[in-house]
Amino acid sequence: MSSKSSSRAAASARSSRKRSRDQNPRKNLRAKSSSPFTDFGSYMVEKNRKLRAQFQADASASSLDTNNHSESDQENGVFHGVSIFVDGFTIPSSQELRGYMLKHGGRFENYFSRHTVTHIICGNLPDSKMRNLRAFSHGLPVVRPEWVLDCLAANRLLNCAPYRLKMSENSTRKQQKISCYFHHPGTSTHNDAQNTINHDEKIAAVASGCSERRGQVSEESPGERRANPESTCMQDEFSPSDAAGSSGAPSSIVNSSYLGNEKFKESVEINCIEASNQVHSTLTDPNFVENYFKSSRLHFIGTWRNRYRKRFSKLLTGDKSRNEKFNCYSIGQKAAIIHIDMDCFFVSVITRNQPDLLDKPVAVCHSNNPRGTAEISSANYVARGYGVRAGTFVRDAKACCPHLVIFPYDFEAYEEVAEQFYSIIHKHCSKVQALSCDEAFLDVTGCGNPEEIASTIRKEIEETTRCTASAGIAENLLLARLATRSAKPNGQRFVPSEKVKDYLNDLPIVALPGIGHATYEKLKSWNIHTCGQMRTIPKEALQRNFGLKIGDILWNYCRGIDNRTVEIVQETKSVGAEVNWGIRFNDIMDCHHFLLSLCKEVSLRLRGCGVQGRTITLKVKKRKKGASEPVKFMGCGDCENMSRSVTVPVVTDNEIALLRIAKQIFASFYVGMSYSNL
DNA sequence: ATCCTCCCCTAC
DNA sequence: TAAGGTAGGGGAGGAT
Repeated sequence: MSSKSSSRAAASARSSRKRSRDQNPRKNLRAKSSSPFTDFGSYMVEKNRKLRAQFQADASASSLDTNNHSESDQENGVFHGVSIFVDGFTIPSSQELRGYMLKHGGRFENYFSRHTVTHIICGNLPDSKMRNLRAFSHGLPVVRPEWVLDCLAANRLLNCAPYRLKMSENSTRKQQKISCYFHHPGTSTHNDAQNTINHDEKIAAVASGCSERRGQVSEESPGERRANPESTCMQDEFSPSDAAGSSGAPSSIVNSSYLGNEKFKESVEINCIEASNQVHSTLTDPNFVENYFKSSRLHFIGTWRNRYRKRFSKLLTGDKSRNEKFNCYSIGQKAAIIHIDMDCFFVSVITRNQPDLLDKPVAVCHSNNPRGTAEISSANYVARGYGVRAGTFVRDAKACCPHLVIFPYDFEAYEEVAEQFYSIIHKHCSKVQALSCDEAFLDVTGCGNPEEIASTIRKEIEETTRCTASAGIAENLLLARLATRSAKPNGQRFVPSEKVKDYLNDLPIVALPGIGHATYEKLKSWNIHTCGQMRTIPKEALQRNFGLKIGDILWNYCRGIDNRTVEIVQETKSVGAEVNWGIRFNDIMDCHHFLLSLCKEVSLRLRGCGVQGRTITLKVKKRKKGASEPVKFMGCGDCENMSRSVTVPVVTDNEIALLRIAKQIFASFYVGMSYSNL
């Protein structure tokens, strides 16, 4: 591959243990009873705990090495009782703001939580981001970073009201802001080891520190004048040469400020042009992987099950016999299965307190830009009426529905509603299989009238969450799920056994679980569109074309036959982390930094699950020869996929071990970047 | 016959 | 601008 295409690789790493030498997949993931986690779900909690512990440790250390700051000073510091969350680019940087909180009794939160944060610090953001902020801030003050500086200058906590961000003020500064967010690889100024790795010794140094997962380190460079020149600032007292050694005393507050330095200003402008199309990629954000996962809806969906396991662990004891135990109702008794699914979950949760939006087209999306390639994640039924679907680019959605109302994600709210959803379900049924945050199978065989049970649960869900759910009731999982499909929105449907054939006859095959894009296209080429038509194909023909198992399943499904049972406990077999957006490499160091971030992530998740792996898989995407820049902003576009796994003799969850293997595999791909000097 | 590895496909 | 993840099932084909 050419060096250009090699600089545009997306990669993922997965540590998996699908099979072992003793042929028992279960033994491959060695459970560690001493693990501080019971499963992955605790990983975010643990991560936050560690970040706080790190912050405390830093705070203690700073009180020791600064003569005029004692521990009691911290308790009585200017920011005592203040807990900030920094959103976006700020001057001073979030790292510096963290330092001030550290020195002066405040707290710094790496992740937003309305329970712990008291002030959101926000330098300047476009209107769309401002709306996002408004939506998630829950009324907390969103203030300019100058407030922090001025409090320090005044040596007391000032009223933040004059510093609160207003929409109009923000708009006028938009141009300046966009052009000033930059990071140039290799121009890093802070001395975090992650960015100075150039030989193995340093990699090891990073590794040992990494188990303590340090907080977010902002490398944002200063690039704009302060919005409020009248505010109490000390700009003229400090020169950029102070930048190196911030000690937290007021005289070093703006240590990395460019203010009053013409030379620095010029260099900023040059870099701005260079980096203007690289914002939010691995090239601009040293904590890209970490930050990316915080915003990814697919990551939220993909990791939800682990959080559920943690939250409802008492009900999912891990006893493998539990599934069988619950499923042994009397022989010959027809099963009663309920499939319950929230209606357009992401939208419903966002609009649950806004009844005036019920008759308006609403969607959830990262961006509101009518020309953008952000993907609609969820659209309500009004919006669907206009042709807006999950996965539609926002520009296409706006084209077919110009008055579409778009809301940003609120993962915290989804978590909250999902918990209410499952609390209600578990109250009414002990045989529950969680499919996702908004969807579950219930086995209510012998528990009474299934339609009444479904109705009761749906009513309670709506009363509690102010979001509606639909339900399907049938004798097996397949038919229950199909019934829900026709019951939506906000309805329920029972499909009695004797009606199954009629019900399925005209049902499009795409509705069947297991028939995705590829299978559908193949069947379509045979002129098969409905389940009725598919019944005419002999089982052998299906098996010949789709494989023994899939062929068998398809043959059964189009007849309404499904032998699966409701499984309460589902075992973890592999753990991995992937990023396929925003990946841009200039050189092997960028690539190395990314691989390290991924290995750290995988290590953390393995530890979170209390498992270790022996087979490590690295997947790399390489831009196809001749492929142009992707249609999707920062997407990976048309890529060649490479995947290779290595099985080592001893199980591991160590990020350095993972990195060593990942590097080895990466080298074997010959993508045009060499690891030989690392 | 049974495994291992490298895929592809799918659901949410 | 924008956040295209996670995990399981299964098949082809080669190794043992």
